[in-house]
Amino acid sequence: MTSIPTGRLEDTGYRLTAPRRAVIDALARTDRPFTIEELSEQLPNIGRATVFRTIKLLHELDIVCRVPLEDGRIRYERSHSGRHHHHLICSECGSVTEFVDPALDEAIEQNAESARFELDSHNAELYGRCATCRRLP
Amino acid sequence: MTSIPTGRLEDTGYRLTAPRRAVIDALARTDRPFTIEELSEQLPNIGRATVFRTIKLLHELDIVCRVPLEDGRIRYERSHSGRHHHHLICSECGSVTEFVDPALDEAIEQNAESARFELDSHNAELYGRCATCRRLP
DNA sequence: GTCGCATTGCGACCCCGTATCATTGGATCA
DNA sequence: TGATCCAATGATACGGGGTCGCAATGCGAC
Repeated sequence: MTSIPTGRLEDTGYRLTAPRRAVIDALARTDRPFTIEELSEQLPNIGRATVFRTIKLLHELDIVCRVPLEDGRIRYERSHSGRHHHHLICSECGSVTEFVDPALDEAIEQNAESARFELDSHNAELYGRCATCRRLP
Repeated sequence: MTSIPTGRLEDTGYRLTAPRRAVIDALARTDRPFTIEELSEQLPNIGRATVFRTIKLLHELDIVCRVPLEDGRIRYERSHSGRHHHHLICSECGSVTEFVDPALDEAIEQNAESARFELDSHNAELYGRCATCRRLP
């Protein structure tokens, strides 16, 4: 349970209302990827649309990130680094690990450049089995 | 209009039926990313579910690939290389360009290895503006 | 031919997310 | 303290995209 940088909300002109606070608190209590439905179930007093809206907001502020699974489904997770990163997604236990790799980003930028492509953003996801599920010491 | 490797269907034990043939022909006629709805409209005599099923099949055989857009929507495209590749996706004209980069794949494998992660697959998408939309000579 | 299974088409259904819109809440300022 | 006004909320309907179930059809093998 890590603290969430709520200040970022107010700094950008959004109100830190009770429903938003409730969503953020629920978020702070989970350390695994979640769907909006799951989050919404934990917040029976908060409207479903509000949960969607709040997560969308937190996504824009890089407080949560969107984790696309191999089959196209989407989960969300608290962004730990709060900055650009990529994901290692375990297909066995569903865990998601963030990693940052300037060399990877560099390779991506190289490709954009040689295609004379103006890069706005990119993403990269790695799917497989994590060390724990592989029973590695 | 490039030919589609229909042999791959039969080689893997699937039947090359008339509806599947129709989907494949429609596919060969388009050179841009499409949604299933768009494809389905071109094939009024083919059931919507069959179009979905056929595309899913062709996706498994690496004949079409799934192109996730920045906002989470999905399009499909004929896979030109027929092998593992990444995408440059233009947010202005919607064009999708494939590229293959062993150095990028290498960087990805490095990350998996140092996390002691057993890599099954990965994907990488680059979003931005293509050379044509940038009016580059 | 006919047997059997893969495939099809139809429609209902499901999941995820958004639009609409009337209502509420809270910051601001007199 | 109260009036004002806009952001935010909640309920609900809606939409896109995809799957399910099931009866009917059509290959392919024997």
